[in-house]
Amino acid sequence: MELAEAKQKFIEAWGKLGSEWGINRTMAQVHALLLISPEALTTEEIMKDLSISRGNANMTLRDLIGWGLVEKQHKAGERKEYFYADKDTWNIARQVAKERRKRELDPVLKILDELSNVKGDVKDPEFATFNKSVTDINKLAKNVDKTLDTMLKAEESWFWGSIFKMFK
Amino acid sequence: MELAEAKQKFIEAWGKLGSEWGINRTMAQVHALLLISPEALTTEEIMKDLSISRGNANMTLRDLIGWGLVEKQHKAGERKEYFYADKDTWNIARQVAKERRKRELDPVLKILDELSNVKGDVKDPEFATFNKSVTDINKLAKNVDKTLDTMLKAEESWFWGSIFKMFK
DNA sequence: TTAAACTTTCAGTAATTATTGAAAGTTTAA
DNA sequence: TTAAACTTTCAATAATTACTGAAAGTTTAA
Repeated sequence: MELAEAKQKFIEAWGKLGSEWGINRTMAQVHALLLISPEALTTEEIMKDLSISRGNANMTLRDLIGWGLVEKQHKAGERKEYFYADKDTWNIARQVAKERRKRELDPVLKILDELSNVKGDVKDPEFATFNKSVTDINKLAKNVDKTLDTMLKAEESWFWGSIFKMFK
Repeated sequence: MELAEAKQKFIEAWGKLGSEWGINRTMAQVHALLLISPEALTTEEIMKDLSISRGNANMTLRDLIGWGLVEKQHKAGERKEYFYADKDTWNIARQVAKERRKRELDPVLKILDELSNVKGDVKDPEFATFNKSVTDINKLAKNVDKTLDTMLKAEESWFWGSIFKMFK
């Protein structure tokens, strides 16, 4: 396979995976493009490579910066802004985990805590079932939360080392 | 908070979380409704409770069955079909992990393996960066895959016990 | 200053995804 | 059989989400 074709495939696959996980496809594709670019790229280059408009490129890049995955760079003597993606896969995974936890898991945990505290008649099957499901999901979510917390602080090799030692 | 209100909140929260993670909001809501219902429900009841059409209810329930989260039940002497959701949170988590792995992770792993094997000139920064990113992501994805594999086979208490022992 | 080079915004539009509802299909029991 | 009770399908439509492109905004250097 040619490098050019392989790049294309990678960008497509990353975009597809992103969209399946609730991440805008274009955003995932821009990220993919930057991940395989040794040099920082300009808005112009990204627009051209992915055939997207200036507005789209601008907003997508801003989002990627908001996710902590991309940074702006400036080159001496140039007006243009350059965009560069962190290439460290473990950093990327942690960054995504961190943001999604903050944006999605935390709010849900808050609601689940509230709902776990709703009082009712344990003899009422309606209440009993509600209470059990909510409480159980809350426990699971808290476990996930704690695990993410550890992951966020961990070194990659230590993390996987421990995981696989545990599973041996 | 009233039980009725709490139920409503739970259904909303579950729907929102689902949609943020690439799962159709209605499907997540139907699942939520069934999770807090002690008894199996009919299509009719689900339509009414969530104000959705018959077609939508039917397709959504079929999807939920496809995900292994809901089962059809029949009551003696009745024509109607009843739908019942597994209430075991750990089963649910495993089932979702299993399906998403099959549907999304596996195909991506296949592509990453292919792309990891693309040959090129290591002196070419374009190739070197592509190769490093793809190889690193492939390694991470494989670790996730192995971990899921263990999780799918594990008992809940053992799983979290090991996780938290490891993080101590 | 000012005008060229560049970035940001956002109303309008396009593309995608989800939903409806009525018709077609199926099953059951009399 | 047949007709009532129920389920499934899917074309049409609605709702949501993403994208465009041109105008407005900003920065820089002469």
